[in-house]
Amino acid sequence: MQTLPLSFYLRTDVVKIAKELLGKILVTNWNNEFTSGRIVETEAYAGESDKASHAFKGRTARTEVMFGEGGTAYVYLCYGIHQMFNIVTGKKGIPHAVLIRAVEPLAGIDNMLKRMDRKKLDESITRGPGNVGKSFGFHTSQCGISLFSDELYIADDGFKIPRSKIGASPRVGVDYAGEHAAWHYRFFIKGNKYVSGKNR
DNA sequence: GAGTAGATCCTCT
DNA sequence: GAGGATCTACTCA
Repeated sequence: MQTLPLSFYLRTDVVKIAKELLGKILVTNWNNEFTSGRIVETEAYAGESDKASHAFKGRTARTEVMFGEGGTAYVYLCYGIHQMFNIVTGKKGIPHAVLIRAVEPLAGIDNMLKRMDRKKLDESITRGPGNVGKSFGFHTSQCGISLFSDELYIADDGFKIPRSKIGASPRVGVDYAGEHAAWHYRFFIKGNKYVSGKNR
């Protein structure tokens, strides 16, 4: 198991990064409450050229983190309820990001259940970006922190996904983005029960 | 099983 | 002051 190097995040091809993040392991360890899971669904947001991205409207206090160097976390509150976790990629000044939409729980499931106020494990616990954010304990106050700390990192355990198992589809919930909503920027592992939506 | 409404709060206009 | 990168529960069939 190896933490992904900074060079992984600094590449400019955010779509490729989103695809390669499938199968990697997301680890959080806030206050020694360890949780980890395998990433099974992602979405690419190509910064300034992408209407669906927050950064498209321009640089604001909220999106400032996305304009920074890759390898940091962008956490955003949606609909007043859901904390969404994004990985900032690209070089400084390029506001590319990858949204983690679903993971498969590996360790620290007790902590996830506690955060979700659930009693037993089922596939809904980390399915969908809002649930990932909650079960992994993300909060908007963690916006901008590094992915190379003891509290938060992405690791590679050598798990490989055959190309035939990777699916692509239009992104979810971004109909307002016009023709950009049709771009196939969502990637997922086919057949994995933790992937959100119907076309698994 | 499918479709719809309500929750809920931070950010930008 | 409006709306959003969503989820859940409830209704109806």
